[in-house]
Amino acid sequence: MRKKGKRATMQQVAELAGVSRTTVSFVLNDKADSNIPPETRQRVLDAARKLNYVPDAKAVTLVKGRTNILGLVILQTVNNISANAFLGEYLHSLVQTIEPAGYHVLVHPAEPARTYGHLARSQRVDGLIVFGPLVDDAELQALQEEGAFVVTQGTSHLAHVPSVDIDNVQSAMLAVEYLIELGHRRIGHITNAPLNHTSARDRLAGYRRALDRAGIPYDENLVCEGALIDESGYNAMCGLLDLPHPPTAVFVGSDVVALGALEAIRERDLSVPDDISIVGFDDILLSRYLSPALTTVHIPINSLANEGGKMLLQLIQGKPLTQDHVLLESELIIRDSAGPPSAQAHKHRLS
Amino acid sequence: MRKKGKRATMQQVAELAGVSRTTVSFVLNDKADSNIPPETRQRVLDAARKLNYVPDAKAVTLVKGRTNILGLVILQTVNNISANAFLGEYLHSLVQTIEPAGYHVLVHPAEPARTYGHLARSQRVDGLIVFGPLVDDAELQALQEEGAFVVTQGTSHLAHVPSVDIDNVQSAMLAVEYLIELGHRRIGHITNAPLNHTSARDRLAGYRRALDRAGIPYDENLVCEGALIDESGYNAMCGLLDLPHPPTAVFVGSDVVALGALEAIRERDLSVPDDISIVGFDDILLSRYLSPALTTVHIPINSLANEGGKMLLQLIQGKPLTQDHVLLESELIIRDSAGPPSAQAHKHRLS
DNA sequence: TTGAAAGCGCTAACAA
DNA sequence: TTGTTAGCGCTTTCAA
Repeated sequence: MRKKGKRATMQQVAELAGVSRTTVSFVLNDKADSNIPPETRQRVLDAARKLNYVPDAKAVTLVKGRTNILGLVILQTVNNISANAFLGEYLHSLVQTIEPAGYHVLVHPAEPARTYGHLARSQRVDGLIVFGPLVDDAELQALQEEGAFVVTQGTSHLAHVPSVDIDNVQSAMLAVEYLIELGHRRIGHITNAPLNHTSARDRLAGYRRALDRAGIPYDENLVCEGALIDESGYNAMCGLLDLPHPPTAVFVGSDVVALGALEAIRERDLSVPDDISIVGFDDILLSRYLSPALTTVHIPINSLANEGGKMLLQLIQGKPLTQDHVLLESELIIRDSAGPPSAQAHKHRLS
Repeated sequence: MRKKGKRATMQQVAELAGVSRTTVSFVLNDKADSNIPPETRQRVLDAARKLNYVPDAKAVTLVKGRTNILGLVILQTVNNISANAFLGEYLHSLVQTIEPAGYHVLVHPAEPARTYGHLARSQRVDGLIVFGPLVDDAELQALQEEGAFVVTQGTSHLAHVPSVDIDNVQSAMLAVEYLIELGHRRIGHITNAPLNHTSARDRLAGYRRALDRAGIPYDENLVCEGALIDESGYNAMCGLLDLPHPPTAVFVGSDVVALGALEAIRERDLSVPDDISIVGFDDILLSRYLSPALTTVHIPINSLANEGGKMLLQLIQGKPLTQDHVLLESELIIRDSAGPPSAQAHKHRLS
């Protein structure tokens, strides 16, 4: 019983309707300028229905020179692929945006530094969204030069590749300025990822700028590299807590990484925010369920997806881009993980 | 500068190498039985390299009658799309499995009850994995009958559609039997989803069977429907706590839903597990970071993806399936959210 | 208003 | 060993 049903071809529809393939094509695609009499039109429609005819996308694709598929390249390592809490939401919004234009999404998780260009080079997709690119990604550069349509989701530091991102510098400043306002002056930072990720660099830059503005000297001992997963936050925080003068507050560049950091704090029977304040980044679903609930920077993931999809579609359709580098605003969500520095920490700081 | 680079065609490679297209095709595809002399072979390879030739997937697809793309249909509503914490991991494993066979994944998030069959009907993909199907999904049935290759991820109750899933009944029993062992007899259940989801039905069945075996009568007042998102768990738990005799333990069919349930408990200043024990399901990343850390059932998401991909590939390649319905084992992860019933609750129970 | 015919870029019999 | 040829299923120009 499980045998592949025979598919009707356009030819068969034409024969059944007693017309040529051209006519069938015109009717089915609602060609505007072809004045096909309603009677013929109906005959074609009936024939198509009777045969359960559905055009073969493979053929349409070849003749039109377009696959109507976008490639979504997700640069992540095996270790942190599960850490991306936003993927579902992102995909949903992206599809929402491009479906009306007849587009589909092909997802390609790739290790950073692996090549992913074959998707575009083999014309399997019409364009690429590269999610979370690294600084100076050579593949990105190459694709761009070959004339492939590429948009990066996240800031690429390659001037010529269009990108959509939140303003990471500004967003990090939001977080750090909040801690400064609370009275902290010894503020640590755990990056969300290694510094070859643009997001990590930019958030670090924002951290530094906020300190600068407040006249707080930058202390490199207070900055540790996270690596996208919770464990890296744990290790980084341990390092920070082992310092002779640990920070009274830490801005962690990712909620998932912050999870590990919080674990390290708990293990030492320190309390958040009484002993140490934490501000995260991302606002993953779980942040509000932690105790204390995590103060963090919210990312407008839906808008990111919408913008990215829209830009790539414009590129593909040959329309000019309104803006080459879109930066969306993020928002500080104040919950319970940050407070004023404690008396004890104060003493430390002044000693 | 941003102009589409001219792509070399096979014809051009043939001309440059001074051979026919056939020869080029044979060389590039490593046709075994064609005895092409190394010298010619090399000339073709050189020509291809010089022209940066990459075969056009659109053409290969048409002539071979295969797209080499699998469709992954994700049945979720707008409200819970973000709740799927496993998507990244699942995708990664799936791609891992099918990439060696030259396959790609096209992701299609769809509202339940929406049709998603056009992907298969238009031959845009060679086969479909349907993630989280409902009981008696008509579209699934139809596709199956039309001869499309479909595998469901999650148990479909349509006998003829091959499926991969964890053993939900067994897994739920694991959770509930654990609570019974701890001494609970008044055990509530919040389903992970509405009961038209097979996973919800099966977990409920497992809950009932565990009670049965322990000789505990089933009390429908202790069972509430969750709806995939945290909020639904909050509401359900409120209902349970408002009962004249609230349960001393609740098995929640999903960790995300459990998050809401825990929130409801916290709001009433009740403590977990002292006042009420909770066991979740899924073992999302965050479960271990809750306080108390959530006892839950772990799902082997990687194996699910691997199996699903493997089965669909076999179907497409016309190989017989070793097994039509694969059920993988899950594991109870004991953490801190469940303990023996408290004295007070005990009193309640005996009153 | 409709049809014939030429491809899209590739594969794979079949010939030579 | 290599080339000729006929498609894959559709779109679309051009002619009728």
